[in-house]
Amino acid sequence: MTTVHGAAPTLDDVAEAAGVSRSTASRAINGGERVSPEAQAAVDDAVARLGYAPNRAARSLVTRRTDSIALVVPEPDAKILTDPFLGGVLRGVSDALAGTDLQLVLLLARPGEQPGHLARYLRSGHVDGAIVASHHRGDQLEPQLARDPLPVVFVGRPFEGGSVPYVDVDNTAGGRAAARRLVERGCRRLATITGPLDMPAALDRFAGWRQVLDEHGLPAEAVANGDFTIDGGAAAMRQVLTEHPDIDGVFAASDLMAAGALDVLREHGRRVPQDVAVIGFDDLGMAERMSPRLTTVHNPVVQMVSAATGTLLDMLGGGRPPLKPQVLEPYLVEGDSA
Amino acid sequence: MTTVHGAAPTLDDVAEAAGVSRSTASRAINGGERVSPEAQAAVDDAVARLGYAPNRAARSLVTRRTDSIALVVPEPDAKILTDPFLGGVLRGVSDALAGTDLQLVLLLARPGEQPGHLARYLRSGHVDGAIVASHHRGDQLEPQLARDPLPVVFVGRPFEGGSVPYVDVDNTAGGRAAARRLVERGCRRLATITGPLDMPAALDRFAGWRQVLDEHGLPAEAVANGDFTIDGGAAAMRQVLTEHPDIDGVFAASDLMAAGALDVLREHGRRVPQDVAVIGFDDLGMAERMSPRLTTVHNPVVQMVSAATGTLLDMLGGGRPPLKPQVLEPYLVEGDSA
DNA sequence: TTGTAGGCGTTATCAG
DNA sequence: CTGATAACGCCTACAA
Repeated sequence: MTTVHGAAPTLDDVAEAAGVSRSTASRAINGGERVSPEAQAAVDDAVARLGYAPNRAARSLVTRRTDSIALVVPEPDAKILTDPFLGGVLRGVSDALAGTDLQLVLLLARPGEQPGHLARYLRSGHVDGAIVASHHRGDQLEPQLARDPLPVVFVGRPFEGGSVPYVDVDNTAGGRAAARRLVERGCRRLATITGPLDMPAALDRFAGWRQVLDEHGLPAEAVANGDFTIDGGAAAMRQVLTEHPDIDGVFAASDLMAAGALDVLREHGRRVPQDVAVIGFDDLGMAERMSPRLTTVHNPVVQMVSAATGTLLDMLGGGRPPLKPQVLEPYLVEGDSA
Repeated sequence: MTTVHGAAPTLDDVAEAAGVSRSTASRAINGGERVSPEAQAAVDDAVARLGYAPNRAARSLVTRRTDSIALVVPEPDAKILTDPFLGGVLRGVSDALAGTDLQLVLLLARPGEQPGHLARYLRSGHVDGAIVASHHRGDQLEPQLARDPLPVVFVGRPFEGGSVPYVDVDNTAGGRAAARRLVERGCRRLATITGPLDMPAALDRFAGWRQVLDEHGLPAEAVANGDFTIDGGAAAMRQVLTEHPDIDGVFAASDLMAAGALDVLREHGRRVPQDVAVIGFDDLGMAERMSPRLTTVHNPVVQMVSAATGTLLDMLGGGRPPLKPQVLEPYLVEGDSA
């Protein structure tokens, strides 16, 4: 068997160059158990000389592992790409993957694609496991993934909430904290700008806000739906001002939406926080740069995603999925807006 | 051969279930050439019933294609993850990949990892091609990739500039446009905050700025190096103010750095644009949200990356790499800061 | 410690 | 149009 020049070197080439058999070469390359020092050295040398890299498809075919995991973002809208949330997610996965030699396959939902596409890919054996972030009701990912044994960890409580392991922040507590701060400040006519209501995080933040208002006997009617974007926040703020011109406190369920809200309040000549107090959610780097500096609820995204990835790695290593979800606590970050 | 319950269904299972041979099943699944309607229907049905998805490793082993491409970000620093630039890049790739069924493998450099890691992965046959963004001098990616025939397209002029196809924006022209605007405004004591000087984009923007100053016989000494981050921009601005307290115009080579510069100017009581005019670079969504609204140079990142991905797809389809780099034109975007 | 042999799931070739 | 059969490159008992 002669080495064809130009083609990628194969294990056979390495073995031949090192003067050993294929199996010895293979053992030497994978950890070097039961390999004599001479053989090891010869193989190492041949690998370096030839620039050999194992063919992952072939390896994967027999080991049934791919050494890569998927990060699934089932958000068809392109807006996710400029959301600091995604940055946090990437950061979290990247942190947790440091030290392993797992690779990251980024699975972004594409606008026009049929619903089962992502699930089918995940099942096709190209990844060993998956992290799912930014899950929506209706993306059908959950039932489809439950059907087969691919290890999956969700970031954020899944809708069906069956038995999928997940990591989340206590969004309800976050919503409560935001509302409480506004109440304690003396605000009595509170509004909220929610996130998309097909996402658990948005629902939970809203629920928390509402709880506190109910406790205090305050009306919880000034509600406008946003979509976690600046423009959506601005539109929602306009709607609130139209329907409830006298509000004195706003909880926006994301900092991006809070940014939009601040713009609109400024347009309308409302001073923040004197006329209207504003509080956001996320604290992913923008809050401290707004003017006034945004008071917000810290969402430990990086930590959440790292934890989720850690759990996934455990499962890949043979560990059982955790029985209980891991829930992190949000906390209030002081700013000048509330 | 009996189907083992729990294991992923294989082509054999499908064939058996459909009452045809493996070959026929395979053909039916891949486009259906030379397959009778009945056979096709039987196979389709079996696929659906069994929830069959082809094993990509096995397929890839024989076709020598993986149907996935890599997006390589050889930026070891975690700061890249929150840079809007990355959002633009993802958006560009994602746009260009819509309609294909290629998957995206995100290869982020990790802090501690040895230099050849990325190149080795790319050579291991797990992807059909790669887009390289945010290339640094010294990441050694270029020489390593030149050694083997993996189709690669760079976003941004590579350092060695050998024969790697790339797409870029004319950063020099952008630097010139920024400087010209400041000069035309009447500024005569100009400063610049550069990007990291191990990146071609930063060098080119700086070169353009300098050209215009030279043409006008203005001193080009107020230069501070930043790192494309807000904090880096702030630090650089402080340095400039210390060394050249009388400057009246600043070109920051990225909007993030411009944001930091604006903060520092405000701290120092300098009015923008009255006392000091400021102009940024990128226009990736932050400029319009700063106060004052930042005048900046538009960097068509999404378009660049889409073009690069398109070129890569051509190459994967058998096309020759383009002889000349594609260079897009930047343009000035009006704001209130210059 | 080493090598031989078999098979992972798929596609491609080539007779029927 | 169909179905044996031979790779693809690698890992891993098992036997030496």
